[in-house]
Amino acid sequence: MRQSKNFIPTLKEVPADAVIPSHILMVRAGMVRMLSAGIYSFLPLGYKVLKKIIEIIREEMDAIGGQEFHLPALNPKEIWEQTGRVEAFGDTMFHVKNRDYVLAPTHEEIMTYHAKGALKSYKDLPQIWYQIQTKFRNEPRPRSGVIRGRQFLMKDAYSFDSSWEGLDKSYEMLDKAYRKIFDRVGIKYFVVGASSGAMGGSKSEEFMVRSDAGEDTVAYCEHCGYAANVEVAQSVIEPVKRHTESREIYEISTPNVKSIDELCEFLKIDERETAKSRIYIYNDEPVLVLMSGNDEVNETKLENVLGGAVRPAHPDELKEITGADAGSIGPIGFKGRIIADLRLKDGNNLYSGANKNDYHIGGIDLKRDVPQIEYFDLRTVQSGEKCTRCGKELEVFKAIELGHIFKLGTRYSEALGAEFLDENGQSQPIIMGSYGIGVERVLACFIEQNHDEKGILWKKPLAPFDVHLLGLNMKKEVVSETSEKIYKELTGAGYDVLFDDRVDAQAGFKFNDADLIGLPVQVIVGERGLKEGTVEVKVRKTGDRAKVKTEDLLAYLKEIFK
RNA sequence: CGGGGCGUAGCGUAGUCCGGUUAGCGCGCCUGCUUUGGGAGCAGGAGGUCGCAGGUUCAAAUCCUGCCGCCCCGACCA
Repeated sequence: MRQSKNFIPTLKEVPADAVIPSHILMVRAGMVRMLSAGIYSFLPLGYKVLKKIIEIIREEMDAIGGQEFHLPALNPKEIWEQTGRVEAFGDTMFHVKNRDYVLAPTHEEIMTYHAKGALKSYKDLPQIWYQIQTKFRNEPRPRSGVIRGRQFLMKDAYSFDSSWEGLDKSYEMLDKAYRKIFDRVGIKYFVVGASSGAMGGSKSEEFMVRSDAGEDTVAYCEHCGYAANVEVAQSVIEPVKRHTESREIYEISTPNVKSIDELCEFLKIDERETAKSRIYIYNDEPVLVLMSGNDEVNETKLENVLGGAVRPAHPDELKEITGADAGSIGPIGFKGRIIADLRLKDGNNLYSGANKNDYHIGGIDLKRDVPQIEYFDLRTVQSGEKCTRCGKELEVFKAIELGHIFKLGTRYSEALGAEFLDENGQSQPIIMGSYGIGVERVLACFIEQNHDEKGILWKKPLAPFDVHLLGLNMKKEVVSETSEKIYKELTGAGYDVLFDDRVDAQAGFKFNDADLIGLPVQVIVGERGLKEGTVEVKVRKTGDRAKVKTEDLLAYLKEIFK
């Protein structure tokens, strides 16, 4: 493809509203342009890459017997009401104003609608149906370019089985297909077991990519592959010591001491000798949550323990409930439920707030002084703690969710009446699974992982072209003739070539554009080299350059692409 | 939805606090000449409802009010 005749509007300057590398580079390389917050237009270069991702996904889905559909994005609201998801999605769902339609944020309902009455017998099952199509979600805050948009491409797949064992098989097939897809694309990913969340169902796993732009925080063990969202992650952690002798309780005046750090400093004690109290409100009742030292309460874990939503108590509530402000609250004398992190189990000789401003209490023996206390895992895992599986160090970092697979069960088939007749002539709800990949996220994540200060570093599978052919000074006949010849030669040999044949662009301009666009290999044709019958071949990623005789070029490239 | 920032030509911006000629600069664009191995030089040129609406004033990019849009942090999130 000739660059002189094609629309690849590269930018020298960083667009003001882009922050993360993938977003900046996608805009600068002329791949996308923003139309509105969270809504992006794909330009030819960007769309070319997107199509490559789609093709890889399609091949792997087809390889496991998936059948490609194309469902409408415009859906009758009625179907969504039958599963209760108009309410569940709430403001996240786009509603059409002048007719009772919604814009589909996902397609469980519509796929199930089509399965109903069509998959009538156990003999019709299993099936894997999928599509690659636009989803609409009214995200309150789109961000990070294409990573969180209000309109985005999703590969969504649905499995239909007649038994739970069948679902297990389908799920496993999809799991394998996903691994193949991400491997082929060339992304470094890891898999996290996740709670199924609002979609309903049992088992689910997320395919994640490490990135500072991520919206999930995960704990990951490089050594054994343990990975979990911090909301549920666990680690091996030393419990507080139980001293052989319990001291008596005593009150200490601690003027202006609020934080655990200040308390430790004031009393010259270790953080592990303290118990931090936080008050949460659950069902309008206060619950005192006791943590060791500066350990952080994990609100998701707390909610799982209590069985519903919690919120931290407001400052004025604290005073009313405990008689003290934050920083002076403790379990002694607290009337109400007290739960503590497992790390504190049966701890003694502990220091905590006195429920009286500027006072703390020492010598607390939780076993003796707080007999009604309950223990649960409530901590948030921190980097450097030990993996529960292999004992090596865990790392906590941000990650982007690329794909999610889960076992749905019968939630949608029951709600929509999608049933089949089993071997005994009994009507049963179809057992379903649901599997998604964010297509643009694959693109953005790839760039997040593969770029340098000059631009993108494509690998062959996603590269919009294989080779960037640069004719440096196209006004010189030797250069234009040779590069034209090479262009034909490479194209004839099956390479997809982007040919920078622009006549008026300076050499430096072309080099920088080529580095920005980042095709794997650059073939540089200049007067200088041609004098000795060579062109230069530069590998973008390593920066390695080699002078190659024009007649050896094809053989040389073959070697590089091997 | 809460907090913060921003909105001036296709892009990046100065000017706004403290109102006052024709709104300035760089990139890009057009014409001509020169130049061509790391974002060229000279000369000439085009391009602006200063986000929108209202108000204050002799006078508004600048001050006031409302709205809209965009970015960041948080809340939320299949």
